[in-house]
Amino acid sequence: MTTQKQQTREKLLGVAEEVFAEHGYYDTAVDEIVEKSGMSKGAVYFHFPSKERLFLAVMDQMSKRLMKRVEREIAPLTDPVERLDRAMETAVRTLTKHKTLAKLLLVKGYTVGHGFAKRRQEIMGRFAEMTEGLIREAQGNEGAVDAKTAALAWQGAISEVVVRWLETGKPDPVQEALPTLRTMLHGALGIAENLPHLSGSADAPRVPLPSRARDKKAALQ
Amino acid sequence: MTTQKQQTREKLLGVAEEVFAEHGYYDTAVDEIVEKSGMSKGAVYFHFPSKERLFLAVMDQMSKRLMKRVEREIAPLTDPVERLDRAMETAVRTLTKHKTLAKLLLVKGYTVGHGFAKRRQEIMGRFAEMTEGLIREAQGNEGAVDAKTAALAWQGAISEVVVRWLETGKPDPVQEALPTLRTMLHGALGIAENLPHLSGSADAPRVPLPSRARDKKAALQ
DNA sequence: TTCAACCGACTGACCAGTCGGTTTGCAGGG
DNA sequence: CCCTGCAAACCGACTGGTCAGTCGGTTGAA
Repeated sequence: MTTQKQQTREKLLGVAEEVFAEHGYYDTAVDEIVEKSGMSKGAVYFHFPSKERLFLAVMDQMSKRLMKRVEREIAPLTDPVERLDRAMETAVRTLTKHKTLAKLLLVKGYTVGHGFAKRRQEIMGRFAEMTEGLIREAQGNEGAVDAKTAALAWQGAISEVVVRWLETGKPDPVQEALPTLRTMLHGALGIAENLPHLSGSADAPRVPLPSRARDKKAALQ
Repeated sequence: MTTQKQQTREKLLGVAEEVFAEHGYYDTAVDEIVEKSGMSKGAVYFHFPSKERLFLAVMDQMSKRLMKRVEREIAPLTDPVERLDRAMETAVRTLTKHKTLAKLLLVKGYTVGHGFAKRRQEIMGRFAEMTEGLIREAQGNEGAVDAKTAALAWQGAISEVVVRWLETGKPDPVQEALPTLRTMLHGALGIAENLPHLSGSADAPRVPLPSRARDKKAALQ
C-alpha cells in the first residue's frame, strides 16, 4: 500500500518531469513545480535536498523505466537480430510516445551543464552497454566492427533522428524512419538483409511494426 | 585592415567561446567574460545586445568555421565515396582538436534550453543538408536508404562518439574509432567496402589517415 | 568639438534554500 | 473509545546572494 508520503513524492517527481522537460533545468523555478503540484516549497525540500537532486531523481527514474521497457520487450525473443530490431523499435516508439522522456534524455539542451554531464554520461553508458551486448549477439563472433563504438554510434543515430522529430515534427509519423534505420544498422553491422520478418527496402516506407499488442495509453512502465 | 572595434569584438567572441564551452551558458557570468577579456561590461553590451545574443554569435561563428573547413577539405576530391570519407574524417578531427567547438556544438548539456534549441536545430540542419548531398552522391541514384534520415543518423553517430571521447577520453586517440565508423557508414549505405584507398576492416584499428598535410596547430579556419 | 568606443558602479529582479510554525497520523495510556 | 503527546509531513513568508543589464561618465581619435 502506497503511503501518503510516497504519493506526494511521486506527485512531485511527475510534475517535475513535465516542467523540466518543458523549460529545461535552469528555466524552471522550483516555485513552478510547487504551484503545479499543489504542494508547498517545504514539501519539495522535505523530499529532496535540492533542486539539482530533484532533477537527477527525475532523470534516473525515467531512464530506468525506458531500460526496463526495452528489456521486457526483447525478453521473449531469441533470434539475436530480432532482439536488436525490437530494442531499436521499442526505444524509438517509447521516446516518441513520451516526449518528456525524449526531451530530458536526448535534447541535452533541455538539461544542463556542469556536474550533470557526468550523470548523463552514466545513464547513456548503461544504455550503451545493453546495446553493445545486443550488437555482439547479432554480429556473431566475428563482427566487422567494434561493438562498443558501434553501440555508441547507434545510440547517437537514434537520438538525432528522434530529436529532429521532436523539433520539427518530421518524419510524421516517426515510424517512417524505422525501416531506414534498420537497414542502416544491419548494413553497418554486416548483417544480411534477407530476413523473413521484414522486407527491408526503405524507399517505400510503410509502417513496419504491427507486431506487439498495442498498450494504447499505457503510462511508461 | 582590422579596426580596433573589430579586434575588441573578436577578443570578446574568443573569450566567450572558451568560457561558455567550459561552464555552459547558464553557469557563465558575463562578468567572467569581462574579466578574462580585460574589457569592461560596457564593452560587451556595446558589441552585443544581450548575453544570449553573444552566445548565439559564438555558436554561429564556430559552426560556420567547421562547415567551411569540411568544404575546403573535400573540394579537391572527385570520387563521391572519398568525399564522404574525408568529410567524416575532417569533422571528427576538427571537433577533436577544438574541444570548445565540440562541447558547444555537441554536448548540448553545455548549452541551454528554450530558444536555443531552435538555433541548434538550424545549425545541425545545415550540416545535415551537406551530409545529405554527400550521401546521395556516394550512394548513386538508387540508394537503399533515405538520404535525409541517413544524414541525420550519421551526424548523431559521430556526435555521440565524439562526446564519449570528450567525457571519458576514450578511445585514445579518437582516430581509432574512425575505421569502425567508416565501415559502418559504408555498410549502412550499401557501399562496397573494397575501395583501394583503405583496407576497411576495423578490428585492427590503425590510424588510417595520413592524407593531407597536417597544419599542426592551425587555428580552426 | 564631437562622437564612437569603452568604463564600471549600481540596481532591480529573480529564486534557491531556510525556518518557525501548523497539521496530521498514530502509539500507548487511561 | 477518547485523550495526550510527539514526531513526521507539510506550509509559505522571508532572506541572502547572484547577475543581467543600465547609465552617467571618460577617453581618444578625427
